[in-house]
Amino acid sequence: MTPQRRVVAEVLRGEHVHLSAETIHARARRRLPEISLATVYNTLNELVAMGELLEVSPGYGPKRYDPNVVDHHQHLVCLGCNDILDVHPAGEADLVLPPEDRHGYEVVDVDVVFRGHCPTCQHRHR
Amino acid sequence: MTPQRRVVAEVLRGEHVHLSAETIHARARRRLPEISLATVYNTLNELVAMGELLEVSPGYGPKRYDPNVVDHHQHLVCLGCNDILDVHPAGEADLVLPPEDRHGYEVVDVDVVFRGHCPTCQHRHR
DNA sequence: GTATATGCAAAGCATTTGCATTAAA
DNA sequence: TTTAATGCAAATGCTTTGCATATAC
Repeated sequence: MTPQRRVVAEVLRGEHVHLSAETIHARARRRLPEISLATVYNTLNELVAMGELLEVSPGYGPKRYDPNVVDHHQHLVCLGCNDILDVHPAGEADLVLPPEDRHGYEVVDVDVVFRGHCPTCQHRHR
Repeated sequence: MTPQRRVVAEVLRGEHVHLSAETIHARARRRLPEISLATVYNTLNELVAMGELLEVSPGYGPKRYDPNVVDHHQHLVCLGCNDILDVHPAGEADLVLPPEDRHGYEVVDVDVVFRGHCPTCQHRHR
């Protein structure tokens, strides 16, 4: 456990948003100015490998990191600004791939991403 | 309409799989050896913009292109080899984000990705 | 004949890696 | 003291872009 890793963990813990590696680096620097981007990436990858952190790919642009590994949830992504929100809709139980659709795959997980326009980007669009 | 675009369209039409830009380029070359990768990318981007082609991000690695824009479907992605299959499970009707979960977003679409291990990668894993 | 697409090479962006230095245990 | 993490800079992989040439219409 090093100061760098502590700071990365703190940045993630403090924010209930989905930050990019760059943003995490920027915020970590506010507390520990000499922290490098490579260390941030290394730390994030370890956290992901340990199962302490989820990677979210918004479809475009850099990966985002989601500290909410506790409860299963889905994502709502803005097509304009790539903003990401967690949602916990009902109907999740239905999301099981029927055996006849599995093509021999051993299914491990389901990712559900709702795409749309956030209030800010709706205004910009008009 | 140029020979290059025709060839890209033919490669996509002939294959009911999800090819990467590199693979599309390789196959296009078999018919038109002088076609460049840049032209393939440009053509693919235009087809996506025209709504004739879907981009699929397998989570890791290069984007894949899905010529099946006709019927709404979901994807089954192998965590080992990134192979992608189309699936059409039931229960799709339930996949509407309830208004109270929309946070002001205007929801346009839902992406559902099942992740697992294909038969080949299951064997490799043991 | 004019506009547009092409090919090439270079640039771009996000991420990873090699390696010498530094700090943790 | 030994092992592992850091920072830097270079390398990587995928994709885009600038620009001169070639091609479609």
